[in-house]
Amino acid sequence: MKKTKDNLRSHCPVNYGLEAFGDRWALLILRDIVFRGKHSYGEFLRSEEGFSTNILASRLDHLVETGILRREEHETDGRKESYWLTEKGLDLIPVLFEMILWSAKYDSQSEAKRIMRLVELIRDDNRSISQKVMEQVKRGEAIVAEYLS
Amino acid sequence: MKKTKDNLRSHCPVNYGLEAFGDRWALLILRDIVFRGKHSYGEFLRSEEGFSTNILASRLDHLVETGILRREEHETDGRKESYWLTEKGLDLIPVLFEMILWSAKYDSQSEAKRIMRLVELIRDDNRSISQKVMEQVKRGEAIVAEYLS
DNA sequence: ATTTTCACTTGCAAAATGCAAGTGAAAAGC
DNA sequence: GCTTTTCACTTGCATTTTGCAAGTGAAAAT
Repeated sequence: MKKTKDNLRSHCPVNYGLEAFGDRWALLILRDIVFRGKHSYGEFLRSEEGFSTNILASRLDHLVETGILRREEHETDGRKESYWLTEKGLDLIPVLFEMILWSAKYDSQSEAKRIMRLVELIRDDNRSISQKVMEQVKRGEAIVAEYLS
Repeated sequence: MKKTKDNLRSHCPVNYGLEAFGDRWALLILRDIVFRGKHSYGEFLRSEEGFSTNILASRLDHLVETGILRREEHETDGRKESYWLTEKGLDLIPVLFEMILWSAKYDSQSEAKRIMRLVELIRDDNRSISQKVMEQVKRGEAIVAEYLS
């Protein structure tokens, strides 16, 4: 299909989001960073959903290009690069959380059952729990452990 | 990659959502129903992002299978079928809204600027505006007009 | 009775994905 | 310091998904 000069199908806000992170992998990377404190290519690769190496590389590139992730050299290990959420990426946390709420409701086998305390906090006030989590993630903390019941 | 017996990569709530609506088209169909009151194949086809006919058909099938849409015979026109959001589909409205909020913030050319009243309502309290919109959509109303400024 | 509308399907080309096997540079081990 | 291992990718190729254009069959409109 025809695209606007900036290579988007449209500037509809729903479409803008889809073009940035609307594929099968982007939000899994986000999840790994937020919930598991992962930051490197190798760590993402070990996710249970099984990235293939080239796809992971291309998704990371895309997320860096769209300004959701920032690539940094690892402080001590020169082979590694690490990936961090930018402000734009951190602001996806409320979207991620709203999605978790939906899945928790409709997937009877959801692993969300293991973090019901967090699910209830989201239901009660997504905005403020997201804000809190954004601060933690900024500091490089993984959040899943503290909500495991 | 290997999948669980129910054909999901995992029961991580993020992944569950991605498998249900994590592609470039599903949420555009949702948008067309919610904002524009569309309900038929032909109406979806006319969206500015340009579905191809076979992809639209396969997405609609998938959304019906996953229980997000319900297919109904058109009351008067026997050629048409119409598509309606189920409860499960209506519950995606808060996700859609959270996404709109994000795009409104980061796309400088966002068409969300045309519905800033709604954007502010979402920012202020996504849960209650979503609830209200869910009721309207259930009745088959398109919501965009009333928020155009 | 014929034409138009509608919701798709089919066939094929092009793009994206997935797998297995590299590659090159830095770190670790000896 | 020489070799091996680890790490972050890339490359080549098969498979799957997407996209375009051209049908098809049934119901509605003329």
